[in-house]
Amino acid sequence: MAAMAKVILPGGEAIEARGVSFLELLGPRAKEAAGALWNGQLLDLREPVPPEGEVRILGLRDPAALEVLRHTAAHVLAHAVTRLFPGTKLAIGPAIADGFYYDFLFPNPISHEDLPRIEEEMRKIVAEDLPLERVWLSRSEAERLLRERGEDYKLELLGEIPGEKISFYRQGDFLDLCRGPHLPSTGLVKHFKLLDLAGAYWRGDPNRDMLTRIYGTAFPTQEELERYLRWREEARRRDHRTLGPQLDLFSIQNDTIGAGLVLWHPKGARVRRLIEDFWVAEHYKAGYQLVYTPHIGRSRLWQTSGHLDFYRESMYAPIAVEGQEFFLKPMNCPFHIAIYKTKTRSYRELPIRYCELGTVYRFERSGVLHGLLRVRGFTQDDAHIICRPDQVEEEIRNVLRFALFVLRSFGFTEFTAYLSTRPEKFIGNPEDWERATEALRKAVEGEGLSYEVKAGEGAFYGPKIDLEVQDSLKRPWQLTTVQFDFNLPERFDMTFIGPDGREHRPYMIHRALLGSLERFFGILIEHYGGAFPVWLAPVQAVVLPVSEGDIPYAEEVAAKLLAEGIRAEAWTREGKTLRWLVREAQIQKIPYILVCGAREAAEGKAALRLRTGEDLGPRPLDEVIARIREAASTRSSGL
RNA sequence: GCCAGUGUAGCUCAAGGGGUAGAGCAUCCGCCUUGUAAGCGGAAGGUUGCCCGUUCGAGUCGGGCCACUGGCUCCA
Repeated sequence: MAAMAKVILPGGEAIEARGVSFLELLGPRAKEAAGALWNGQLLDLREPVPPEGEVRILGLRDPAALEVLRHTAAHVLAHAVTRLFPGTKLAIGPAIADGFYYDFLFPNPISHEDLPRIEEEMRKIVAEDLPLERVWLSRSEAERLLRERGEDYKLELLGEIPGEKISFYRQGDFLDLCRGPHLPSTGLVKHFKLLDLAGAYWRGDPNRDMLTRIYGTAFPTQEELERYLRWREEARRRDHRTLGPQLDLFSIQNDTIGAGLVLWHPKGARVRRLIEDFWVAEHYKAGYQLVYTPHIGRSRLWQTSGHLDFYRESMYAPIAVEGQEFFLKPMNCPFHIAIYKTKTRSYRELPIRYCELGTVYRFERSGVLHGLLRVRGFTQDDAHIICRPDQVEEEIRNVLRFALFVLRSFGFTEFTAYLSTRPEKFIGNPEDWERATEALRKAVEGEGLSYEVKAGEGAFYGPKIDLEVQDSLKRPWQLTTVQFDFNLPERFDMTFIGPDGREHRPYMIHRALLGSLERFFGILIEHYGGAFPVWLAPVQAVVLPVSEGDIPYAEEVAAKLLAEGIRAEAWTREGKTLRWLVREAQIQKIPYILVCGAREAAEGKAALRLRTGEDLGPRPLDEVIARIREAASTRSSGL
């Protein structure tokens, strides 16, 4: 009895099959199917059912089918483009996390205004419900075909495909070199949208052609597509570059100050100060010592550190003074090392943990600057831990725990860790790498974090752990980095005297928890949508008089709150109605609005309205004060 | 740095295919005395990102810079 494969349909029904293709097996049910999963491999439905084993048919709504759907959507896009813009050369068109894209070389530039036309043409192709056929060509046929059509990029790809039988997919008059899999027909790509247009280098290489990339997304249902578009809209609404000026937090003035240089306005500075105070207090508690170091240093320092050899293109030009050259610091490490080296260190002193909110300057190409998230001058929440080899494991564990505590305090609850291991080119000895990598791995596992190993992705000077958080919109941000350095201790000849009376080389660990204050602030603004939790809100409470006669009482209430350590303001501007003031306070996302009129004044109360819009009515002042202090001291996200 | 797009008042945006810039909000001045998301009227505010050029005439057309947006590349 020959072996049979067990084919499980989306509904759970199982069929034994042998010697047929999936399409034949499924018949009309193929209209609801996107592909087949066999031993973790995605199979095309046109292929024969494998001889044995278990195969799961993916329904259109199956998350694993999304990739197939989007890949087919990319083909529909390419098809539409070839119809509308003859002479366009095709490059590649894969599915990506949020959708798909296709790279083209257009004979003439196109712009955003062309997207609706292309989308319209795509809808026609979907309405035509063209079946996608898989076509196998011999290598020479494939080459001739692509050459005839002038598909230079595809020819290059062909050269890298092994084997003699080359897979193409055909839908109507459109034929594309492609490994698949694809949906059975274009009619199944119903819910899609083109989103963006951007330049992209062929094969990501800046020395090669600049292609035009069209981004789009596709979903199995209209609801999911709409949900995704709403999510994009929400992200746009929370953009820190919009909220920053609107809430008067910061500005970046390229024509007066310079690109990538941030001005922290009073309210933004207030938030930053709160972050810094928390950060410093917790670092002292955790056994760190705060240091301050200058913004510039002599060129010999950067010579020793190796920055002038390896990092110079990211550094600002030298400043010449009295025949010496100084450089703006791109990193704090050399200064911390210099503090370490001011005396002979004993093994008994270690670990030494220097921390600093150190402002550094890096020359970033203008094209990569982005609001607060990518700037040229920024303050790292930096620390360097110098320890003995036998202390490495505990130090790493403590750093990781500390990082998680700090990030959780800012309302982040989802974390992913990335462990980057030794690359091909590295310095130091493999035993040290091994020990360091294992310490990192144990620490992550000990904290129960899910992690991914990025083999060979470590810097040449040491392995590292990065922590990624997810914000309230489920977007990932890499914040914490914990990085071993086997390079700088050598270069600076850092030593400590061991119990044996001899010099030993310490381990050094770089570490930043928030990354930079500028970037972190930008992320926080988006995470909270500008509505900071009470402990971080620049203004925690605003007191609004009902009419001019209530101003004295409003000022008295605000003064009382201030005396209780609450960041409060009385808005007593003439000529503004209560309605106007309430609206303004809501827009400013101030957590507590205290309305004070004659009724409240008579009873020593304030009418409490929350940022959420909830009106709690008149409350005794003491109750309001207790409530605000409680929310602030617990760093709660609630009001 | 590269591709595409954008740059008009403090902010958000208008000005058919070239004919000496307009609105709302904010600001200032009045009036209104206000009870939970914009009360009314008036005034002031611009070398249209910068520099060249075409033209009798440029916000508008051409070139070059600068900056921003979306990406790509980069981020030891």
